[in-house]
Amino acid sequence: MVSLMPRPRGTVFLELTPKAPHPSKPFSFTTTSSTKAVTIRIITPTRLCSKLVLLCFRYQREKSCMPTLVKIGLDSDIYVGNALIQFYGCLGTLIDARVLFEKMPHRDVGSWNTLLGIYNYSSDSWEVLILFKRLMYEEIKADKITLVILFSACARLEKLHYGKTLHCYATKVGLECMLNLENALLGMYTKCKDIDEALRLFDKMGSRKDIVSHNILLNGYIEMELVDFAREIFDKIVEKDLVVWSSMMHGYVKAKQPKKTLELFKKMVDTGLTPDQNTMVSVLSACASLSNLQYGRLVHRFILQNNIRQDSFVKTAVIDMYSKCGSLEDGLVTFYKMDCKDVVTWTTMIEGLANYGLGNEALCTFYQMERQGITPNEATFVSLLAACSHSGLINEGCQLFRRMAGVYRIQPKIEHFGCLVDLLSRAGLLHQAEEFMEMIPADDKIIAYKTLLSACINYSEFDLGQKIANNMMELGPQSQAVYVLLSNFYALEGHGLKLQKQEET
DNA sequence: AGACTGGGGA
Repeated sequence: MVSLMPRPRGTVFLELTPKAPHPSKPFSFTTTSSTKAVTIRIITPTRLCSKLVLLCFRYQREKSCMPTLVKIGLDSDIYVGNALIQFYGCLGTLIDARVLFEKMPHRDVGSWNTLLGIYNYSSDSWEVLILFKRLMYEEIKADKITLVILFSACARLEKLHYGKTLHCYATKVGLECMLNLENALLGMYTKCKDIDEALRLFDKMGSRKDIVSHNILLNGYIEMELVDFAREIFDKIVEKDLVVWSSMMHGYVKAKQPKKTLELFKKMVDTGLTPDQNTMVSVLSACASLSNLQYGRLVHRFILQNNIRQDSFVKTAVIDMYSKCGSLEDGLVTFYKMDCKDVVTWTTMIEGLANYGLGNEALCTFYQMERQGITPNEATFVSLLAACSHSGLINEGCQLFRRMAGVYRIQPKIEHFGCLVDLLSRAGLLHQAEEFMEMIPADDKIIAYKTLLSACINYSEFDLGQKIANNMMELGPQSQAVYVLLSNFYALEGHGLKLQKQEET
C-alpha cells in the first residue's frame, strides 16, 4: 500500500496506491531519517494521506532530507487538499498549490489560511493581501490565524496604514486579546518602525506578554540602531532562550560591536545553553569583523565539535569569516565542499576573491555561478565591480555594468556607480569617469565626486579637479571629510600651478 | 487535522 523508499542523499520517496487500507483497520508505519525516528498511527485513508504529506513537510523543514511525493491516488477531500497545499508550498511549487486550491470543491477557512500562509512564507506578501480581498468578497469569516498571517504580510510590506485598519477589525470582532495575535501585531508595528504604537501595545498587553513579545521589541530596537535600549530589554528577560541570546548577539554585530557579541557568546555557553546555527552565524560574523583568525578557527571547531548543523547560512558565514580573517584557502575549501550554494554564498566567495586582488578568479566564479542557473543580485554586482576595480579589469567592469542593467534588470545604485568611477579613476580614465557622473542621481553624486577628486589629486589633473571641486561646492554644505579633501586638492593645485609657472619661466 | 507570532549569511 505504502512504500517508503529511502534513497541516497536523504531523499524519501512516498508512493500511495489507489487501494488504501480498510478504514476500520488501523495502519501504522515507522520511518527513520538521519536525525529522528517518527512513528505515526493512521486510522483512515484520508488521515493516512494527510499525515504522510505532513511528514514530508516536516522533513523538508528540518532539511534532513528532500521529500518527493510520487503519486497520490486517494480521493482527495478537504483535509488532504489542505495538507497538499501546504506541501506544495513548502516545496516552493506555489503554482501547484494554487491550482489545487482553485480546484477544491469545498474550501474552509483553513484552506484559505494554508494558502495565505504559503504565500507569506514565500515572501509574496502582495498576493496575501490580494487573496484576503477575495476572501472577504466570498464572505469567508477570517479567524485569528488569518489575521496573524495578514499582520505578518503587512509587516513585511511595511503597510502600516493597512495594518492599523486590520487592527481595528480585530478589535471589532473581539480577537485582539489573543497572545500570538498581539505578538504578530507588535511585530507589524516594530517592522513598520512605529515604535510609539508598539510600546503602547506592549504596555497594554500587561502580564500577557511572553518572551516572544519581549524579543520582538528587542529586535525593533536593534533595527532602529538603538542597541542600548535592546540591551535593557535583554537584561530584563529572566529566562532567556536561544532566540533572545541570538537576537542580542546579532544586535551587537549590527551595531559594529563584535567584541560584545563574543562576550555574550561566552556568557550564553556558561549558562549551559547549546547554541544553534542561528547563534553561530552571528558569532562567525563577529569574528569576521574583528579579523581574528585564531578566534574564528576556534569557533569553527566549536561548530564541528558540538555537531551544530551547518546549513548554507553557517557555511556562508564560515567562508566570509575565513576570507576576512586572511585565510582565503580555508574559505575556498569550505566553498568547494558545499553542494547547495545560493546567491549569497557565491557573492561572499566573489567578494573574498576580489579582496585578495584575484579579479580574474572572481569573474570565473561568477561565470560558474551563472552556468549553475543562480541569478545574481545587486550585492553580487557590487563584489564583481569591486573585483574589476581592484584588479584593473576595465573592459570587464564596464561590460558587467551594462549586463547588470541590460540582462538582469538591476537598477544601478550608488555602490555600483562608485565602483565604476573608482575603476575608471584608478585607471587614469578621469574624463571617462567624469562623463559617467551624469548617470548618477544627484543625491548620490557627492560620494562619486570624492572618488574622482582623489583620483585627480593622484594623477595631478588640476583642470578636471577644479571643475569637480566647483561641482561639489554647488551641491551645498558637506561633511568635514569633503572639505578636507577639497583643501587637499587646492593645496596641491596651488603647488601644481607654481610648478607649472616655474617650468614656463 | 491543518493553517499562525520572536533570532541568522554577502
